[in-house]
Amino acid sequence: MTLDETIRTDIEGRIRSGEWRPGYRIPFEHELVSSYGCARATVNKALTALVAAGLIERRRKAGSFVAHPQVHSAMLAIPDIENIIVGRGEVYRFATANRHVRKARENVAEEQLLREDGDLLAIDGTHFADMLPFAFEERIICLSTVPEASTAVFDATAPGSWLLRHIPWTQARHRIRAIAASPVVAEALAIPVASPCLQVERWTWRSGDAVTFVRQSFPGDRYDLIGDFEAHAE
Amino acid sequence: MTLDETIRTDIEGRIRSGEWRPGYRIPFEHELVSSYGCARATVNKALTALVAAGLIERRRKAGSFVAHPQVHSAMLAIPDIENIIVGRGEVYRFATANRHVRKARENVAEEQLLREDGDLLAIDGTHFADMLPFAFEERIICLSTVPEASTAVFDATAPGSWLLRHIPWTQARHRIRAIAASPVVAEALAIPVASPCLQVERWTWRSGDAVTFVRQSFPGDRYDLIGDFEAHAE
DNA sequence: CAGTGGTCTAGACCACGAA
DNA sequence: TCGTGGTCTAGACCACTGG
Repeated sequence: MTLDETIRTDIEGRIRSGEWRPGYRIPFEHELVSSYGCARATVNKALTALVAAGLIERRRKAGSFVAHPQVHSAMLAIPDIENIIVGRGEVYRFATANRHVRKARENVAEEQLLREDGDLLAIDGTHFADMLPFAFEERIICLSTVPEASTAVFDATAPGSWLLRHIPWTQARHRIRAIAASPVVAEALAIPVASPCLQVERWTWRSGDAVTFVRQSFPGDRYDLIGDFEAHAE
Repeated sequence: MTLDETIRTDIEGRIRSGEWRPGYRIPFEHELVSSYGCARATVNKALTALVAAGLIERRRKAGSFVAHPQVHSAMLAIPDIENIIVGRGEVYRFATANRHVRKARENVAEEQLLREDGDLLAIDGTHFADMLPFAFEERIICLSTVPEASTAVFDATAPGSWLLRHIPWTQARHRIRAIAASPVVAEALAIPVASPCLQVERWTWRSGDAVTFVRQSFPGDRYDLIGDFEAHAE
């Protein structure tokens, strides 16, 4: 372990153990320099990392203080569905149910968010894990940003995996909520109408240009989002 | 803007614009040093930040390369419910429905995760926003870790807010899924039985000691988790 | 084996802000 | 005012690893 990591984990340990409570003023940089016998840059690197982790706050002239955790900030991994299924050791398949080109519908808020005037490629389909429906997906792709998509064949590879390889996204917005399965979703997932489903919506941009919008519905009992987190102030 | 931030955003801009595609080898440190006329430590700081952001990968001898985005890593803020409601400008209230002390039940996986032999304080209650049920919460608090909780009064302040102030958590695990409202949940939230609900479960520890477990159920149409993200490889 | 990145040092100047 | 953190420099040594 490097020296700055040692300093960082030493201080982190004292904070996480409760020895240094929120509000406590940790030693000044020059004090840590003399106690560790190292350069100030090394101490500074460790403390800067603790700021990024939300564990401390620093004020000129006043010193560095253990932060007051306020908000639970959670790092949620939302991987590609194909990766989830293959990672479980199951057989993955995507089946396209519907595919056509159209314009954005004016009264649909989800599509307005993309602020896109050009043609959209709309694709509905189902992700299967070991022949069992895993998720139903409704997607639109902005052909003005991704013209190659109009000729791509989404057979073995789902549109999401294809897009990820062809034009990696740079900005995205997610919305997660619980819905009652509509007749379309229920039929695709082979579950009763109105069953609870976890719905993940994702808008994706590449340097400001809209790339795609997707709404994925998972049977409520077949998929959980799980995340392990550490304290992160504000 | 500082010099290292300038370098960082310059490079980030070229990556996000697509000028430097995944796999592209960005200039060596010594090349950036001469083009920006600065010290290597400054260039190194900028590039290290880009690694942390998942935008580049670095290999000794080979150089630094634009990363291939693979996983959607999403920073999801899960704030205290009271903060959500007050932040919306609505009136917050917590009503305790049930409160008693007991031991962990052997056949309940959620409680086993806490690995706790001592007494547990079990509290059920409802969060209200402007007199409307906003979330139903079932919580257990480990009295061996938080003995003060046994005498605390959760009237105006919910147990969650109280805990956050008294023993900030350091580790947590979340599970998010969709469920059908059970009769108990449905009655507390004043919604029909079997309505879809977003359920957030959270286990909380403080330096290895179990603090609390809570299961919060939100009416599916009344609460969304929303997050804005940027590309983050692996 | 040569060049890259990873880390560290011993200085320096400056801006901020608490006293 | 003046001590703190924020940033930067011009070196240095070393570990890793690709050619």
